[in-house]
This record gives sequence, C-alpha cells and structure tokens, in this order.
Amino acid sequence: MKREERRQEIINLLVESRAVELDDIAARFGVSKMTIHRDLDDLERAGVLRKVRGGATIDAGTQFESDFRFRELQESDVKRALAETAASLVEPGMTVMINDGSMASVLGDVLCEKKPITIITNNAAIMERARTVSGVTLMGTGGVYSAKFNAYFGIVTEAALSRLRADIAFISAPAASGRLAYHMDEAVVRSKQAMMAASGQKCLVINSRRFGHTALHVLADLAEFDTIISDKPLPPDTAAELDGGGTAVRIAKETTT
Amino acid sequence: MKREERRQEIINLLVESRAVELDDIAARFGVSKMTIHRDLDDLERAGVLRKVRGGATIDAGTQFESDFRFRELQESDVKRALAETAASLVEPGMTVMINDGSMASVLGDVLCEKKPITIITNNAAIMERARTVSGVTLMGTGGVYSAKFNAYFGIVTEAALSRLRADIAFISAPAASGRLAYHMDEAVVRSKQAMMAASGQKCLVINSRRFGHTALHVLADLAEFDTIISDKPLPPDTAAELDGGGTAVRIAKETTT
DNA sequence: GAATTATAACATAAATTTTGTGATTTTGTG
DNA sequence: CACAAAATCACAAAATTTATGTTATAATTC
Repeated sequence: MKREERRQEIINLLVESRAVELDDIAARFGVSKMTIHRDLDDLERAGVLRKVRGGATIDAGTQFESDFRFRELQESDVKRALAETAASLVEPGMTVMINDGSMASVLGDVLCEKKPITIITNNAAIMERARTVSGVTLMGTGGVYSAKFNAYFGIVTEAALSRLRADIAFISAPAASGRLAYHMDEAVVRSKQAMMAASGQKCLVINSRRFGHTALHVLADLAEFDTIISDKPLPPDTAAELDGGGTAVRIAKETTT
Repeated sequence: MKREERRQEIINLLVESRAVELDDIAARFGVSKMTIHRDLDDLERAGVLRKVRGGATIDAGTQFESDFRFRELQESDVKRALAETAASLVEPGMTVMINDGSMASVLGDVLCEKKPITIITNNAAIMERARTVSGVTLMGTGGVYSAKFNAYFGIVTEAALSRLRADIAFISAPAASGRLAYHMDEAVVRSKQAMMAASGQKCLVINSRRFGHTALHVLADLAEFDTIISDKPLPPDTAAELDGGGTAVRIAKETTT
C-alpha cells in the first residue's frame, strides 16, 4: 500500500468515525508511528483534519469539513453521474456558465469534451483544466479568490457576469428544502444569482442528500430552474411544490464502471 | 549537468542557429543519442521545437516562437534578477497589479513572499501560484483566456481593472525604442494600459534585449513610468529622452547562485 | 537494399521520496 | 513537580521514481 492510498484511507476512516487513534492506524497499516505522524501532519496542513494528542479528528463546524479539498474527496461517483446527465443538456457551440463547487468542476471536465464550447466560470479548478483544452473558449469571471471554495467572488465577479450572456447556467447548492435552495455564504449566493440572471436556461445540479437541509441565505426558488438534476427522485414535498410548473426533473443514474 | 539545464541549453542553441543536429548535441553534452531523442521528443510535445530527421528545428513564424511556453524557458536568470529588483519596490500590505508574461509570473512568485499582500492579475500562472499561498489576497481580473499569453484579456478584464485601484503596477513589454514601448497585440496593450490607469505608481520591467525593437501597437510612453527596471543601462537615446523627467531607472544585478 | 536514423523495450544508475530508529523535547496528569 | 506518554527532530536506510544507456527492431532516405 502506497503513501497516498494510506492517506486516502485515513481520511475515509475519519469520515466514518470522526476520529482516529494514532497507534491504531499505525498498527492497521503496519507502519511506524512516525509515518502516521507525518501523514497526519500533511493532511492537517492540507486542511483535511486536525491533529489531537494521540490521533486526529475531523471536526464539523470548523472550516475543515466545509473546505473544498475535503468535499472533493466525497462521493465522486455520484458527482460524475450528475455531471454526465447535466452535460447531456449541452450541444457543441453553446455558451455555458458553471459555478463554484467540486461537483461543478467535474462537470467542467465533462463539458470540455463537447467542443467547440464557451465556458464562463468563476471556478478555479475548471479554469485550470479548460485552459489546456483547445476548442474550449474559457472566460474567467475574475474576482477575489476564495480558498474555501476554490473560486472567485465579489463585485468584480458579479460585474463581469452582468455583462455576459450564456445559453445555460449550471448551478449547484449545498442545501435545499421545500421549494427553496440555500447557501451559507453571501458572496457565493450573489455569484450564483448573477449567473442565473445572465443565462437563458437555468439548471440546478444537486446531490439528493442535500435535500431536507437549509442554510443562512436563500439561493433561489427551485421553480426558477428549467431543469433540476439529482441522483434520486426529489422528496415528496418538493416534488409536489414543483408539480405543474415548468421545471423538469432528471434523475442521473450511476454508470457502474 | 542536469536534464533541465541540458534542455534549456538545447533551446538556446536552437534560438541561435535555428537548427541542431542530434549527433552534435549528444556529443557536446556527452550523453547518448537516445537521451537527446527523449529531450527533443519532450520539447516537441511542449511545443518548443520540431523534430526532423537527424535533429530539430525551431521554425519561426509558426506558433512556436511566439508561444508562452517557449518564452518561459528563456533567460530565467535575468528574469529572476529583474523580479527581485521589482519586488524591492513593494512593502507588505500593498496592493499590486501584475500583467501577463513569463517575467511577470516570476515576479508573482517573488511577491508571494511579501505577505500580507494583495495581488491583482490577469496572468494565469500567477493565479495558480498565489492561490495556494496564505497571506496573499488574490484578485483575478477575469476575461477570455488566451493560450498564447497564458492570461486573460478582453472587455471583462478591462472593466474589472477600471473598478480597481492598486498602489503599484508592474508592466512588461516585448519591445521598446526611443521613448516608446510596444506590443504586437491589441488586447494585451489594452489590459496593460488599464492596469497603468488603475495604479498609483507605474513600473516597467523590461529585459535590456528588448530595446531597439518595435511592434505594431504603442503600449506607452516610457516617461509615463515612475520606475524602469532593466538588466543593463538603457540605450543612450532612450536615456537621453528620459533625462530630467520623473522616471527613475534601476539596473537589476544577477545574483550568481 | 544498404546505410542511417528512429523507436521500443528492458536493464542499470542516479536521484528523490518515503520510512524507520533512537535521542530529545513537549505535553498532560496525578 | 515528577513521571509517563506522546510528539518532534535529525539522520540513516529502504523503497520508489526518474533518467540514462544498451541492444534489438523498425522505419526512412538515397
């Protein structure tokens, strides 16, 4: 077992149990404590966990769990399924907006196949990826970089979006309940709203687990979206609220690889 | 001599003579032909040269010579010297603008040390680097990505810059003659001018070899700059023109490592 | 089709990264 | 405050990765 596998595994343990003991994992992987110390140190530096005496924890509520580097590691198969379904709405030649989030960066990857295409985004991961792909016109929105979301936000971002126009915007959300989608961060909400305002079609791409939660700011009314893509059917109350409106719902199926 | 040095040297040879022979350079560096084959293969893949039977050429006029990946490899010691001198104008806490160009990205690297600092840039290399440095507030300008310059340009870029204000702008130029600096690309010129307009101090950072050349568009009058940093004294005519004006000239010295 | 050059595959060498050990310091606890 | 457990440090050893060379085979040029 190699270093990175071991570290990934440590994270998995941590996600399951919130805490691990150093002696424990050293024994489990058959390596010295020092090696585990180094693993934990590096992961801590990467912002994934917090070292405590005798082990490490992943404390919710702190920056850690909400950090993009952490979320990036989670449920990548669901993300891929969502991204592929979302991409089916796009034809070559279109102009698309993609917002922040690790789900969105997977979508960015997938969309790079649909060239020629114009991608407008504030998502740093997508910029980095799309840069190298010919046939993709990449338009960055600019703004102040946020390490927490790995994307750019602020007045500059919003102003840039207000001067642009896309065929379709893909919006993600960390929480939704009833007819509303939520987000905890004001700057992020504004950027997403600006994208929606600047696009013909609006598409919400959301993990089914996010339903039943709320957050400080209302991001949008679900009925504002032309399409909602999720990995499971929407909860009954939400489905009922949307019934009869113009919002289509699509369920992404995981393609078992 | 290490791999990268050897490759750098191959490029230098190529720049001087337009073509190299494989047997030649294998003998010169005292390595096997196979190694040189691999060097040339990789450099070709990087878009720097073109392999031909028995050697390689660098055909000007094609994308190669003007490509940023090519320029990136040139004269890195001069760039570092220029960057370090430029950085001496900056104090922690300042807001600086840095434009496109490989020289500028070196400057970005160096400035990341001066934290806390706010960096405003359209340079993709700097964004990628500064992102990971805490204590650096990174503000991207947005715009359409240009693979040729590895930076963002266009209306969005200019609009973003027009709403911002920095303490100092570092501008680079590929050509200067008499009292004027030049650039071949209109969009690039506009972004540089927008940066200058949005900054208190203006500083031109320019390799001495660039003097005596011109290009399609005038970028700026050298007298507009508060400081000009170069690696050798300015040519007499230019120096005379600037004499008595408010422009300071600084010569960067290479620190032999 | 002979000579030369290029590619591919594998072995070896060099460099880098990762790990373990033991000494030393820090931390928490009674 | 003293003790034990844990963490850190510094260095050596091991493992892995990367770079290079060698040889055999294929492709090109003339």
